[in-house]
Amino acid sequence: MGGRVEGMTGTPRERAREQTITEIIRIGREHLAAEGAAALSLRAVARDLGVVSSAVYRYVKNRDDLLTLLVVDAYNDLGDEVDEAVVSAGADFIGQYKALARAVRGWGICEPSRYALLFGSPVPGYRAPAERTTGPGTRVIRALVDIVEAAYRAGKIVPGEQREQGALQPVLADDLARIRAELDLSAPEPVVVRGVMVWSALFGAVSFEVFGQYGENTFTDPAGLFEQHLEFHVRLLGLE
Amino acid sequence: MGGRVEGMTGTPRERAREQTITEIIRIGREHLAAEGAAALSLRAVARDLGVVSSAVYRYVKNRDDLLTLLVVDAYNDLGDEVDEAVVSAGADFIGQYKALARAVRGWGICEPSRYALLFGSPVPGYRAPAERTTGPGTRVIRALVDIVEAAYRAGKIVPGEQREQGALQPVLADDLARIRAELDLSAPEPVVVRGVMVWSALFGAVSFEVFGQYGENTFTDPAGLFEQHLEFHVRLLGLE
DNA sequence: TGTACATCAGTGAACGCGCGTTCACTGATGTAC
DNA sequence: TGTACATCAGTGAACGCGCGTTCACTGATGTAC
Repeated sequence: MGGRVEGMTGTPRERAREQTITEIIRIGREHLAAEGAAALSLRAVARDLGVVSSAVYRYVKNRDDLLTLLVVDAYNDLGDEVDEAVVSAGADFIGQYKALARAVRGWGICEPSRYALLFGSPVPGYRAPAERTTGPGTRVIRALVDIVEAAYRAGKIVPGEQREQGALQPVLADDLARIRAELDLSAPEPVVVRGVMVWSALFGAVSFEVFGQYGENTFTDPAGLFEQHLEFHVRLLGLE
Repeated sequence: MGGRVEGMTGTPRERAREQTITEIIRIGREHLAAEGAAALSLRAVARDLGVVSSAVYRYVKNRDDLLTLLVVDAYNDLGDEVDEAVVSAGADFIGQYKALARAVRGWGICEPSRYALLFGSPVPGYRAPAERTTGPGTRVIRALVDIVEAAYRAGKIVPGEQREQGALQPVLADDLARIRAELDLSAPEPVVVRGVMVWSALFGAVSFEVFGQYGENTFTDPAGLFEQHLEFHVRLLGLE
């Protein structure tokens, strides 16, 4: 969690500053959980920080800036969990994918408000600044792509049926070709596109569960249902 | 849209009342689009209605009640679109599923704030009253289940591989058996579960697009990407 | 090591704003006889 | 058809609340000489 280094770097003042910012983020997380992103208020954070409201402006430019801090913090927290899970899964690609997926689900269930901040409705009036959020925000898909790419190189992805090869829409094929080049992938377009499908299907499954879309008493064992999702994802990816 | 009948039923007073409520819902929709659910305010609605704020309480019990009206209205609007699309698709089950899915996507893109109200982050502090929202809220999944069931009865769903049959987790199998009984389905559990998978995958794909999760310039042709999703869904359902 | 100055965290008051909800009321519309 | 009463929509004031942001300020901590 957190990931912020708290070593003895910098001057005492700098360290105090770092600690205060960490504290602000911690408090912001709590308020997120209690009230949601739209109701996140600098004044409330200041109150919990034990400081007058204007003092927070020493650390945070404005309310949107605080939201950005929380977004980046959440992306990194999720990214850490996912990376760790994948590493712990060993060399088996199916196991790696399942570990990634379970990490996403586990994080989402433990941190529903932060999950909602990242993957739910956009916060009205707030636009995340791409230069600060894109990096952390692409860690999960990056990890997924890495698994698919490694599996492909290891010959562990079954090739699609013949008709699948030619079935890609031309514009989509162009996009995929560009993405392949940018990420320096050797997996061909039909394999990459399966990764995209599974990516959105995975978050669809997690969002349904975290946001309670299945209904109150429809499924008594959400974890079992999720495992079922994973079976389909693995087959869709063609992992073996 | 709307779906509220505006015939000459009831007394003039009753008709005026109906019209005012319709107007309140319309204004609420606009505010939803502009500010999001969390910022929806009775006072602002009253202003746009040209009435003093306390007057709205003649029509709506409180703020949560207004939200419920908007939730039900949105579910029904979406449900109407989906039903209409499926009916227009004719007898082909693949076409019916694609029509359903395209209707969901089209509605989500046209009405992102209402889509977010239904399928995005829960509104903090608000709980939809089940007795008013469950009916309208299950129309899409109901339509999907109907397609799957009809296709199964028509022998248009390819049976899964043998190992798939026994692969269901026991608790999940129990849930599915109960759902089958409740909905009086003849399609067996392994077919029903595919419907659930596709259901969440579909909303995952639409949410990614509506909420901008793919990133700014990743895919130049979202509609083409969505068609690709549909191909996978159709194969996952085993429709033919 | 000691002093003068600069930096910075935090204060407290203020600006102007919006919110949900209650309450006693006025005046128009509807209903029963 | 006419009158007396009931119902209901809408008013306006009030309660108590919270918000983001600015600004001139105090006093402590750090730095250069």
